[in-house]
Amino acid sequence: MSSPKKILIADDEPDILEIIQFNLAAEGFEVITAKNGDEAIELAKKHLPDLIILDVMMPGKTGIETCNILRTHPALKETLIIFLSALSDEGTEIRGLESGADDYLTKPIRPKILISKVIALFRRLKKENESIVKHGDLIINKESYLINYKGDDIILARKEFELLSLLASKPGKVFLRNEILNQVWGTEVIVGDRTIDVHIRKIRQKLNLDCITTVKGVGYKFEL
Amino acid sequence: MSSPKKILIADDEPDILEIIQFNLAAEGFEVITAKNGDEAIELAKKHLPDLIILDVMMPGKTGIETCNILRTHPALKETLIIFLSALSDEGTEIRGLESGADDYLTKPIRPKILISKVIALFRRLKKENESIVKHGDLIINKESYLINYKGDDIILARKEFELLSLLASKPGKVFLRNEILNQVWGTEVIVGDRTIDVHIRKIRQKLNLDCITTVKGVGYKFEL
DNA sequence: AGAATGCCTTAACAATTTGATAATACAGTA
DNA sequence: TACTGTATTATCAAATTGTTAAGGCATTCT
Repeated sequence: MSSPKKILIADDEPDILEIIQFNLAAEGFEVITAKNGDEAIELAKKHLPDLIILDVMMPGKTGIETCNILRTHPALKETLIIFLSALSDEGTEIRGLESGADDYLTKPIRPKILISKVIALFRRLKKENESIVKHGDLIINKESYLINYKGDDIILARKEFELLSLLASKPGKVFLRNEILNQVWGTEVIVGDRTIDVHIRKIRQKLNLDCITTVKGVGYKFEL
Repeated sequence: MSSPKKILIADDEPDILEIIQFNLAAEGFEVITAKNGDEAIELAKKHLPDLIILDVMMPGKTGIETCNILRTHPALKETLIIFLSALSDEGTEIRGLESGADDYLTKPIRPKILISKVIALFRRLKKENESIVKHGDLIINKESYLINYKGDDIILARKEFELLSLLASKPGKVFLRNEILNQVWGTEVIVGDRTIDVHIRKIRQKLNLDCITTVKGVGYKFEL
């Protein structure tokens, strides 16, 4: 489906760690585990996970302290964080959320609920690194350089494919011509004015589908 | 976003409705209430809230059914949704999250937890959608170069869009003609006196909405 | 190697949209 | 009324994009 999302879990109880790891891995996530806050911080810096699940009660640093430290790192400022806690203590839960977490779950862990919540959180995030993008009947596979529309494979040339991939990576967003040139052609290469148009035309022709909209004087955008 | 966040609550129990309304209003949110799913759908289309809180168990449409209908409306596709339920039924909770909700809370409602979660959701959303400006029923999306009024997309030409964006960036502020020229046309270009008027007229015509006020001898301002 | 194929770019021209202006009508005010 | 500033409309020039064809280049095939 997509390049697997990385999830870091920190909990001092090996059992819980294993249960969560097993369930998330079964859903296709890439899971990294840490036994305490310090290890979590170290691993987070190293792997830059998409989501961090922190137990609140851990020896050494608590989950909330760990969270605060993680948030000081530029690359981890936006990372999703979920707290786990045995306590159903309202004050702790509120402090957890206030410290910049995105959710708070109380033990006992119900794996299916956890997974649903994880998926709900990811749904809100950008899908930039996805190697397969689907929009309605259109499937773009960046790994095999294939487009499939309603079951039929469509072959695009490299530049055409890269151009479509770029536009489809953020449906609705208008890409300026400069933006497109930098992303697809690079900053070094200089090509003529009509080059983009011609490629756009070929894509529209091959797909035979009205999914690229011209915004005159601005650029192009992808939308179904 | 500038204006206070709008939250729509749907629950058939007046007590719960009142408790939630009171607590959210105390935090500065603008709260709208509905007694059932149908009313929620109607009010949602009318007010385009930023967050919708749905009770799962309601007479008539359930919260999940309501959610699914809401999601079919273009302007409500991305709206945050939280479910409330007395049931601590795992299956229902999972189905709720799968139907596109962002969180699921079980009753009894703990107001402070609810508020924390609401704030956490808005905090996460803000990082993504900074290019979208809302004023009442009017949504200006700088990323897709689209104006949306009461669910309908309106296409403005570049200059028209930039002009409206500028005025709407500070509702109530009167922009002098010079100010507008510098911001939209730049200091290099020199255009005639009537140019701004003509563009203003086109915007008014396309939006068919009285949101730009002429301040004679001074300039223009945006207000609903 | 030589031929064939397909990709990328460019040039030239057509089609379209946008932006600016001028001319005129209108509104408010002293 | 005369004056000042804005609204409206039509028109034309300019800017932008669409389309097509052709040539260079690289890759693949025989």
